[in-house]
Amino acid sequence: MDKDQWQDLLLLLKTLADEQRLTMIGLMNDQERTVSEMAGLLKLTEPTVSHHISKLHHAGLLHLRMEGNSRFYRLNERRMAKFKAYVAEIETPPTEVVPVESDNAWIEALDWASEEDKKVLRDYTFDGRLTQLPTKEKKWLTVLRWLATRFETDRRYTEKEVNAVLTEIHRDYATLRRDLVGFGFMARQNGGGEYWRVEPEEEGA
Amino acid sequence: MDKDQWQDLLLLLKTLADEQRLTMIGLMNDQERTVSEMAGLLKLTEPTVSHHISKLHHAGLLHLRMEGNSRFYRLNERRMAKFKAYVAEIETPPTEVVPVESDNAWIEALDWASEEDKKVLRDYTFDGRLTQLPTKEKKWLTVLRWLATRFETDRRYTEKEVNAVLTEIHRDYATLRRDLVGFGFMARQNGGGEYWRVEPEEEGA
DNA sequence: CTTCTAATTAGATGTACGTCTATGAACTTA
DNA sequence: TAAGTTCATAGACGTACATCTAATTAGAAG
Repeated sequence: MDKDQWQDLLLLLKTLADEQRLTMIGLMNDQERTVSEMAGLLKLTEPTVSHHISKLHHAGLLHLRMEGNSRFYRLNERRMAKFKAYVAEIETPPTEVVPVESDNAWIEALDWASEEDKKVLRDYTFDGRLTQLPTKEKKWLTVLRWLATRFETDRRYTEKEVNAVLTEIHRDYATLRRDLVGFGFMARQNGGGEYWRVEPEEEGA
Repeated sequence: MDKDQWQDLLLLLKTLADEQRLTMIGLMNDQERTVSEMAGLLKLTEPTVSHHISKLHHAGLLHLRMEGNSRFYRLNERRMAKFKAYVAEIETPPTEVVPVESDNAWIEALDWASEEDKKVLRDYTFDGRLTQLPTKEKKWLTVLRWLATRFETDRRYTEKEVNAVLTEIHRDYATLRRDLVGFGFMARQNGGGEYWRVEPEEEGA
C-alpha cells in the first residue's frame, strides 16, 4: 500500500466512522434515495442530511442522478469494493520509505503508455516533475493522461487538493488543472470547487 | 449483521479513523512496541501515545504484555480479522427490526447450552430478562455463562457500558457484574473501570 | 527507604465537526 | 411572472477529541 492509497483509506475511514452516515450507506445500498426521504427516516433535518451526503459524495461513495427538483443518490459499489480492498491490508504500514524514483524507472512501469508516450514523458520530466509543458497537442495529451493517473478514481477532490497534487508536478498548477478539465480527464462540479477524475470508459453502465 | 455487531463495527471505525492510530497499527503489526518507542517514532509525547493506545486497547485491538517497567503492545490479529469481516458486509443495514424474541425461542438457539442449561434459562427468564437470581451455584453458573455471551469477545467495556448491557437483563446489575468477574467470565483492569470478556480457552496461544 | 524509569492520569487548550435555523439557488408548475 | 418544491450553503452553537504540560502511580534498582 503506497502513501496515496493509505491517505485514501484514511479519508474513507473518517467518512464512514459516523453513525448517521453508516446508516445512510445502508439506506442507499441497492436503492436510490433522496435527501428529504432520508431526513424523514433518520429524523434529521434536510441540511444535516445534506451535510453528510456531501461528505460521502466527496469520498466518492455515492452516485448521483438528478431529475427535476430531486437528487437521487445511491451507493457506489465500486468505491465500496475499493474500501474493502484497502481494509484487507490495513496493517500494512504507510511505507515511509518513498523510493524517490531515482531516474525514469517509473515510466517503464506505466502499463497504458505506448513507446511513443514513454518517450514524451522521458523528454519532458525529470525526477517525476515536468520540466516544460509541451506545445504540440499530441504530446500535451500524453502528459495530461499521465497527470490524470495521479488522482484516485471514484474520489472527489477539493480545488486545494487538486492544486496540492499538481504543484508536485509543476509550478503552473493552474494550467495543468484547467486542461485536465478542458480535455476531459477530470470533471468539475457546476457550483463548488469539487473535482473528480473521469475515465473515458467510466460510468457508461 | 445484528445491532450489537453494527455498534461494534462503529466503535472500530471510529477508533481506526485517525492518522496516528492507523500508523500505530502498522507499527504494532507482528511486533511488540512500547509507548516511549512509538512516541519517538511518531514524534508525539508519551501521554499522547498513551491516549491513543487506550483507545485502541479499549476497542480490543491490542495485546498487552508487561515486563519490568515496560508495557509491550502488539496487534490483536483476531480482532482485526473481526473488523475485516464486519467491513465485508458493511452495506448491510442495521436491521432495525428487532425480532423481539417473542418467547423462549432464543434459548433453543444457544449452541453451548445443554438441555439442563436450557431448562434453567427457561425457568429463570421471561422475554430475555432474568426474573429471579438462582441461589444454587450450578444454576447460577449457567446464568452467568449466558450473560457472558451478551458481550463481544476481544473488546473492552467501560463499567458504564457493562451496566447498560446488564440492566437489560436484571435490575441488580451490580450483582451480575460482580459475579461475572468473580467466577472468571469477565476480567477487570486493576486500576480503571475497564472490563472485557474472558473465555476459558482464550488467550492460551 | 530512596531514587530512577515507564507509563498513566488530570487538567487545559485549541480545533474539528455534527446539528440546527435561516437563507439562497435551481427547477417545476400554475 | 408568481408560488411551490427540493436541496445546498452560511453561520452559529455545543460537544468531542487530539495534543500538550504537569503531576501521580507502579515497578526496578540502589
